[in-house]
Amino acid sequence: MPTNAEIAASLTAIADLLDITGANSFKVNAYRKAARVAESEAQDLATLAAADPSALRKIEGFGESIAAKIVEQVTTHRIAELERLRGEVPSGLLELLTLQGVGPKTVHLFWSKAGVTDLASLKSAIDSGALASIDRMGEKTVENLRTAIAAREAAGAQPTRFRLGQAVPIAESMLAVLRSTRGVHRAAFAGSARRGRETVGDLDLLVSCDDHDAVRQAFLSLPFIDRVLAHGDTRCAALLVGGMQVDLRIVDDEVFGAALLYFTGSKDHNVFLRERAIAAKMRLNEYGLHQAPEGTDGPVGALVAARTEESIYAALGLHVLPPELREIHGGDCEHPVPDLVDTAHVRAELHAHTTASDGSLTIHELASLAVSRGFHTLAITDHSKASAQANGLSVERLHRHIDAIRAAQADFPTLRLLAGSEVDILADGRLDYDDDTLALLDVVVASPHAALRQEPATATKRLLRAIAHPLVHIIGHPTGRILLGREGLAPDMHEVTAAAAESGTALEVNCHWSRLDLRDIHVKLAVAAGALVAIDCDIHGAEDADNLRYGVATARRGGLTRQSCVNTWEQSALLAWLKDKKSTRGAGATR
DNA sequence: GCCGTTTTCGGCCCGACTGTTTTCAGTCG
Repeated sequence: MPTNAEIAASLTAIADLLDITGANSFKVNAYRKAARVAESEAQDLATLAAADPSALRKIEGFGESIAAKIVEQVTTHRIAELERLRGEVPSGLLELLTLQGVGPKTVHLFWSKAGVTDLASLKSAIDSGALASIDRMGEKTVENLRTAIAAREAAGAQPTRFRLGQAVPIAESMLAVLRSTRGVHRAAFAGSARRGRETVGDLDLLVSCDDHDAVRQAFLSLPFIDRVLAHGDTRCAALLVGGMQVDLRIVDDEVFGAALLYFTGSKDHNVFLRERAIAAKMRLNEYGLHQAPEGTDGPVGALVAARTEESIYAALGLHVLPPELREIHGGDCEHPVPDLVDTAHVRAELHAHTTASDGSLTIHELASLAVSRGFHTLAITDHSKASAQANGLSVERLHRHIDAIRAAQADFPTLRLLAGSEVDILADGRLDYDDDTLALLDVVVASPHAALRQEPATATKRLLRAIAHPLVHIIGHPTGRILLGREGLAPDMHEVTAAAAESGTALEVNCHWSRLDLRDIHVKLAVAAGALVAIDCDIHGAEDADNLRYGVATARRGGLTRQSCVNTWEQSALLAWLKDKKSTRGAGATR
């Protein structure tokens, strides 16, 4: 059965092909929105469609026609409409849509007026001069096309998305320079990075200032800028070395909130807010919330709110929605937002490695790091013996390591040091240490490290067996995926989260930006099931502690509350759960 | 194609920048 991502890809393909044929843009947008919905839906659409086709219609964005196409893909593995479009439109044209500055209208023009069917024939048409004879194809446009094609070819297999933990530090280093520029009041990054998406396609920077020109100059002089794409009075865009695009918006400080709201998005959230504004006889754009114009086409009325995001939500009669929740369907700001977990709430790290296995810090260095973060508890969880590549500990070495951890406790009066292990979950769900050994530990984090390509049904059984083990407290990075690198396991997360809730075993959100596993939609399922969640940095070196923000953002995207996150609990509650997790099993369900 | 505390028909967010035009179309976010 097709995955949600495959269904989304089909819907996007239909949208692209329709676009090139010149179809109604609202129809095209309906397919694009449906693709976004499919991609971010936590439930498995194929399962849903197979069980009850009408259930699809209940999901916003899926109407009669699109729901039918999803059912068609699930049951027949094809979509007749998509095949019809593919027969009509040369497939090579789709690639042209990804060229900078080239959209569907332009592709249609190339195709209909110059017989272009792919990148190669576009290049020939440019070289022969055939393209320059088309309407609206001036010298400059053709030159820009050459540049866009060259950039594409030079980029080769360059990524089109970047991992959050790589993009955010770049954004912050650029903001640091911009903040030091004359006349700057506020500066922030917005877009999908602010929403905490696990990968981002570009960076959106926002600056409020008195001197637009000074900020523009500062931006264009930043290091690592490879090519400037646009530079107007309020907007600049550039490509960085490495291929990431950065967009800068410059506004007056009075409207910073409105601009931040707008550039944070998502697109669907913006549409939602603007429709709310219209319904309330107002208008919303990046310059603020205003009263509606007097006539049909007059200037907007008096300014209602603009300085902060909070003031705009309030004026619209809505609750402030945290950026992480501003996704599909505009997000829910009709109801109060639950007490989402925050980095400031986290007081315990339950997954950390020392030099005993593959970490770079000693027990004492790791403990000092935890103290510096204001933590009350640190679990030392080095690898088990099956992870030989990570210098996993034999039972004998583990015994000595436990003694060393117990001995170190005396040097850290404000920190509770726990002796733990990150134990491999073997391919069949057995654990890498015997129960007598596991019973010596304060914390057992059980994680899959090998056999990450097994069938979903096998993976589900494997994880369920580990979850049900009475000595396991936390399932570490449950799928083993590596963002933009390795798919990892694809277990039935409905079953996994339900079992975790039942046994009181926590599921981990691993904070490393290459993992973020559980991913956001899996956190959402865990929350719905009432399971406990652990947010852990999986510390191998001091810098890993800084990744907490990414794990927290992922958890917030899934709607995780403070109460369901074991790392935020008071020390006594945490220790009680570890001692007998079943005695506090209901904790995760009470929100 | 989707959707409905104005609507089952008639809307569908809104502005900046570019290049080509002399008022606008296309792209992008």
